[in-house]
Amino acid sequence: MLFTGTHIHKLDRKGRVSVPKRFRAALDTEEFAGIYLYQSHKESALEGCSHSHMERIAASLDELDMFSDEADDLADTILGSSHMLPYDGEGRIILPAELIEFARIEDQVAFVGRGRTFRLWNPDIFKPLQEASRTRTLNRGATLKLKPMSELPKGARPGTTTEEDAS
Amino acid sequence: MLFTGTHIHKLDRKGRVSVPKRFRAALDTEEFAGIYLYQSHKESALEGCSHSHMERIAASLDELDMFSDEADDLADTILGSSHMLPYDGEGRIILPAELIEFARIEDQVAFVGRGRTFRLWNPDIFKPLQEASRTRTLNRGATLKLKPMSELPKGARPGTTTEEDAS
DNA sequence: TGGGAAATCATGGGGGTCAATGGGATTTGA
DNA sequence: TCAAATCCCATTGACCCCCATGATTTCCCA
Repeated sequence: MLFTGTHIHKLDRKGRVSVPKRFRAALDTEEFAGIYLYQSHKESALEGCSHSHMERIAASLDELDMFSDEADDLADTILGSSHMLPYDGEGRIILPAELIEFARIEDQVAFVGRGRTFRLWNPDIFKPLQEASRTRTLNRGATLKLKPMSELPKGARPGTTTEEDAS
Repeated sequence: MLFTGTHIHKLDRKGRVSVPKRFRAALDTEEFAGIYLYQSHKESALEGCSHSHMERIAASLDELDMFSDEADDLADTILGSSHMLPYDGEGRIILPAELIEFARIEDQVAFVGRGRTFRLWNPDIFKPLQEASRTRTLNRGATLKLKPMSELPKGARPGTTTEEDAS
C-alpha cells in the first residue's frame, strides 16, 4: 500500500481517466473499489487517497473537539469537498468537471505518488514545479531521517505478513 | 459509514428532496430507513445524522451532569428540535417548513458530508463559507494529526470486515 | 540474449440501467 | 371532511456495463 512514481494518462472525451495499474494494485485490499479526490489546499492539484485513509481523516476529526472552528474548517474543506469515485470495469474513474477545472487539467492527467497518498496534476504544470522542488532539495542538502524498521507496521517489512493481508 | 462530498438536490414544490444515493448507502445498515435533522447552533444550516448517531448524542448527554445548564441547553437544541424523517419509496424526505425557514433554503439543498454526520445548506450560502474555510485552513497551515491505523474501527481498514460491527 | 507470442493494460464508444425528479392517485389522521 | 402524507408510475439524463481495438509489457523458448 504505497503510491510511487509519476504516471501520465489520457483524459477521454467522456471525462474518464485510467487509474494507473500500480495504484490500483496498492488499493486492492480496500473494500471500496475506487479512489477519493479533493482539492489541494496549497497547489493547483488534486489530492487522492483510499477509502480507509478517508476514514482515518474522519476519525481524526472526531478527536478534535466536535465543535471547534478548526475541525469545522477541515471538515468543510476535506470531507465536504471530496469526491468518491468508483472504478468502471476497466479501472477508470470519471473526473468531475469541478475538479478538472480546479486543477486546470486538459487532455492529460499526471498521477504522482506520495507514499500513502497521491496527487493529480496537469502534467504541464507539474513538470516545472517538480524540477524546482528537486533543485531546492539538492541545494538544501536535505536528508531524511529514516524510522527504524522495528517501528514499521507489520507487513511493511520483508519476512513479515499480516494474517489477512494478501498484498 | 462515511458521509463525504457535496451533493446538490432539488427541493420540489411538495417540500420533498432526494437524499443522495451515497448517503443512503452509508446508512443502509441502519434499522430506521431515514435520517435525523436538527438546527445547527452555529450556522444557518441543518445537522443531519443517523439514528444510531442520535443514540450516541443522547448517551453523551447522559454523561454530562444531568442537571447542568449545558446539558439542558444541548438537550433542548439537539434532541428537542430534531426531526425524524423517513424516506419515501424513492429515497426522498419531506423537509419540514420549520427547517426550510431556519436554513433559508429555497429551491436547492446542498448535502455536505462531514464524516460521521452531514449538513444541509442553501447552496448559495454554503459556497462562500466553504471558500472562507479553505482560505483559513491554508493560512493557518493546518495539518491534521492522523490517528494511527490500529485505532480505527474495524471495517475502516483494508482486510477487515464489518460483519460484527453494524455501527 | 534476442525475438516473437501471449497476456495485460490503456483507450474509445454504444447502449442499457438506475437515480433524480415531477405529478397524479390513494390513504391516513386530525 | 379536508389537508397532508404516502404510494405509485412516468420521464429523462447521467452514469455504468460491456465489448472492441490498439499499445505495452511480460513471458517463453529458441
